[in-house]
Amino acid sequence: MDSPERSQIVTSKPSSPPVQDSPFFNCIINLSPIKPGNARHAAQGFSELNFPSPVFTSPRMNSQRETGFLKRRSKCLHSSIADPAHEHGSGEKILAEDSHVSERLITQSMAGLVPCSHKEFDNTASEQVQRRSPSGSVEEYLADTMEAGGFANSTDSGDLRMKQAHEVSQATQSGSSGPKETIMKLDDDDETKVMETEVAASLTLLEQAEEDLLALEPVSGEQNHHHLVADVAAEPLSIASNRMEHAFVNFDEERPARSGSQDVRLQNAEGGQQGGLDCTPQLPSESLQIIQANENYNEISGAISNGSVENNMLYDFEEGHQHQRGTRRRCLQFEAAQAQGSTICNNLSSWNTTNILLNSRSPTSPTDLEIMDSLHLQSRSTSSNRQPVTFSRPITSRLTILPVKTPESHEVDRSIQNSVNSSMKAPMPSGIGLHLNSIVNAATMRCDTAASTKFVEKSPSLTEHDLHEDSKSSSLPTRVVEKFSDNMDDDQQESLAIVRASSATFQSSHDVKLMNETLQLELIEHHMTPFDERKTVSENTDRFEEFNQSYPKKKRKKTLNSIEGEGCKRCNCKRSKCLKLYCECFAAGIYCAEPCSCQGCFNKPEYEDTVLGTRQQIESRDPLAFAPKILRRVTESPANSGEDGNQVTPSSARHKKGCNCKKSMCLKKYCECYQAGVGCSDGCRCEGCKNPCGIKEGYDETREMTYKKTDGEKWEDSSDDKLDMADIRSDLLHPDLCHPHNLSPLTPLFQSSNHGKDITKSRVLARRYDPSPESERQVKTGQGTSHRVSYDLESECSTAGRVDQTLPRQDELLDLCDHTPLPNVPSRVMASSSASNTAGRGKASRAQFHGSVSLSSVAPLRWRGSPVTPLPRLSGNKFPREPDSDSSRLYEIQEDDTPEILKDTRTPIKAVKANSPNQKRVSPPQNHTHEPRSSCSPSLKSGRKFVLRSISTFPPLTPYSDPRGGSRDKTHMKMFPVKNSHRDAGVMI
DNA sequence: GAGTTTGAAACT
DNA sequence: CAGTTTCAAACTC
Ligand SMILES: [Zn+2]
Ligand SMILES: [Zn+2]
Ligand SMILES: [Zn+2]
Ligand SMILES: [Zn+2]
Ligand SMILES: [Zn+2]
Ligand SMILES: [Zn+2]
Repeated sequence: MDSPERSQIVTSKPSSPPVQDSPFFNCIINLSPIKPGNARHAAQGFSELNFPSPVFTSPRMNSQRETGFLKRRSKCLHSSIADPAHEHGSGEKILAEDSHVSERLITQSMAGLVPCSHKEFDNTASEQVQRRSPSGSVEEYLADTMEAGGFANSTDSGDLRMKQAHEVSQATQSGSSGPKETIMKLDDDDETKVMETEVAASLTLLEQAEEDLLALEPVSGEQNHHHLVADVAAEPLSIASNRMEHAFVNFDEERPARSGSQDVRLQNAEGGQQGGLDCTPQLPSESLQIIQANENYNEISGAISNGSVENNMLYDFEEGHQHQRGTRRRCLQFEAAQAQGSTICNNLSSWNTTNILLNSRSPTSPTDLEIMDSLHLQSRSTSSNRQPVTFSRPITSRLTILPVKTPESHEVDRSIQNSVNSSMKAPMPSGIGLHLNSIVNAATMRCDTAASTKFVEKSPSLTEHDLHEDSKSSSLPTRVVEKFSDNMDDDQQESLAIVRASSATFQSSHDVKLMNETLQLELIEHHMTPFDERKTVSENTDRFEEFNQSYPKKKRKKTLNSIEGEGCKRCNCKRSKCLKLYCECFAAGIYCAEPCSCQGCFNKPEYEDTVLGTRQQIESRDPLAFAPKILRRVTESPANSGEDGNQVTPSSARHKKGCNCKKSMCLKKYCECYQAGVGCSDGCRCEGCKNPCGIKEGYDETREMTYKKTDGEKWEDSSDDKLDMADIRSDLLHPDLCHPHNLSPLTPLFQSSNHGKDITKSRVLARRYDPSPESERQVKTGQGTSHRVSYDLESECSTAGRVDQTLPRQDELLDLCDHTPLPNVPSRVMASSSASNTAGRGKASRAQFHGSVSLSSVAPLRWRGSPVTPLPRLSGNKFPREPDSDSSRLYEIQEDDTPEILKDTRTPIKAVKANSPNQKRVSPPQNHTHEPRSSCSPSLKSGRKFVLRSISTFPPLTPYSDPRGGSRDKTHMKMFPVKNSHRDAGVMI
């Protein structure tokens, strides 16, 4: 397909002539090879980067790229962007479309971070160039960033960061706004891969590493996401891999950071610069997503890091190779899994940092996975065997640290993380993700899986403005995401990796200078985390299966595909525009992606502003709205200091609001409790409860008693490790019963998705927006670190895993967790945010949260953070915590804040609800219903820029007026209308 | 895949 | 807060 293109690409880079024009070109140049100027960063990075450069091609996209490079599917994206086509073709289309689509470059290796995405890629080359140009050379860009970084540094909080980022971005680039995506295609012969990367960088990072970070920095400002997609041919891949390796090496050895950072910068720069484009790096976070197609196709999207990519690639090769080509693919994960390889996921954090996650699968051990918390940055790389891979690039500092070099590294990471807990560790095959976990053990896997699966998104950043604007006019494609899997055809996969830049902070650790940072980091992480990744259960399962099998790549593919179809899917919203809690994606704090079948969706990066604004509104109404659904009680032993200390009892998990089942007797998934894999608790108002996981009455209490007895109990999110624990326990207790998933072998999801057949997989990506950093921070800060660790794990897990079918929310994550042990990250993120808001007040927030931090990293993009919020949080009044508990117990919130409330099991949900003043329904932007953006991307672009400036991601929440104003309904679509009645009528019984 | 059931979310 | 409507998932066929 692309071959021609490829060539072009190559040429382009090198030869700039033609290229120059295109931004893309520029980017490439920057990236790779380096420009003379900046070389330093670049230099190293480049080498690594190089890979990309070649890879990237320029923009080719224009032309036909269609062919398929990408397969990405991003339906959503497409839709927004171009459209329609989502699936493979679509991907291409996207690219093709000039304007709209953004290209993402992957730096993958580099920084992983990297991020450059251009929103539009159309211009591809030109754009790139432009981007840079604006600023001038990369160097300039960098410089800017640096500055920015400085800003960022200062800020701790996300908001600040955000703002700064924005400023920076603005300043530097004016254009940055949107995320840009670049797609590169390497393609090879047969198959191509695409990788997309999204990176979000957060300012924070900058601070830390400054130097190192600087590079990263993406910052934030706007969040741009950069997605890169590359199709890589086999060769390229290999190359890439090499680079990657080097990179790592470097990192480890010397300056990892730089390399990473440099790369990042480059990317950013590229992205950012362009004025027109949006390249700007976003600061906030960049996430990369990678998707691989897998075998056949390999597509990769990656955002991620190079490393991951490389890893993947490597693995692929080794393994099956199926396609040798590399594979590329998938990023992360999973696929790798197949291979054994490891997958890595990186997330860049948007916000601040980027985190990278890697999942590597190594054949042997899976393990890997670890995810780093953003906090620490650590990413975890796992290494797979083969390679060292890892990536971590992401963040500079982090990288260094993380670098996982080898497998061992994992360990290290862990340690770092720390604490995390063992749970995290679970090596598992990462790829698999939740499913595996679930299947296998939950315990082990969790994290890994999670990571692999998901994708990441970034979040951050777009400002609302952008969103609005964009939405109106067009959509940006930016994000993409989708990519993933698209796969389409074949399969697979999609995995995502997300990296967060998270902050480098940690990494930089040294920087540490400031404790604050840490805190920040945490926050950041949370934010960062945003990316959530999610996989669908099915995917996991599939993978899981696959793994077991060995490489069934082919099978996989098919399955995947099939799965994706179903499995992947996430929401199917028709009228809510995905801006209400009705939408699972939105509720989970992630952006809609390919797997979604939603109509008129605004839950996309392009509409970030809208999304965040809406989220805030909802949050204002109900602070717990985005909190994790499940709370787990954890007991901590005082002695234990941290992490370990907490133990969760199995049953301790409870749904934050409880269910209100009447007819299902809590025996079906209609029951939220059951769906989440938890027994009904006091908060449930169910009638005739027969929840296999635990009946309302006794169940809870009993357990509680127990718990209480224990030293400290906390409620944590399910996401947390604990949850996992809990899950596990539950499993033990009620093995089958409890988890719905379990019930069906595949789990419902699986089943559902395929019903058996294939499963799916898909991972979906989820991007989260993250929530507002602030909240997160708060939360995190409150608590301790130790928890975090676990969270991370969880988060990762959760994210990945969870998915049941769709996205589980955080809560749901639990389910997954249950099965698997993983926690979900995402939720956490969300939670945190929320927590911050509401909870904050409560005591709960304090402690609980730290956990969240970690998780977040993993997560894909979330938007969650609501800008809004500020956290003022809440106070918590509402929730009652138990008096006792406070002191002794901690409740953790799973993701959000909720925790506290939840903690009390008793306290019913009611408490939860907050008050929200506003009651009105939130009106989403409406748009036009469908298509919001679809076509138009261009406008958006321009618009965006604007937006960016004006608003920061987080905006103030405030108001949020809807841009759109509301009418929600606009659409005629009413078709349903009828519905209502029936329910009642019929209903019931 | 269409249609029904269900209970949460949204709204009044 | 209660009651109603709206919504999309879960489930059924
Ligand atoms: Zn939706
Ligand atoms: Zn969706
Ligand atoms: Zn949607
Ligand atoms: Zn129930
Ligand atoms: Zn219940
Ligand atoms: Zn019940």
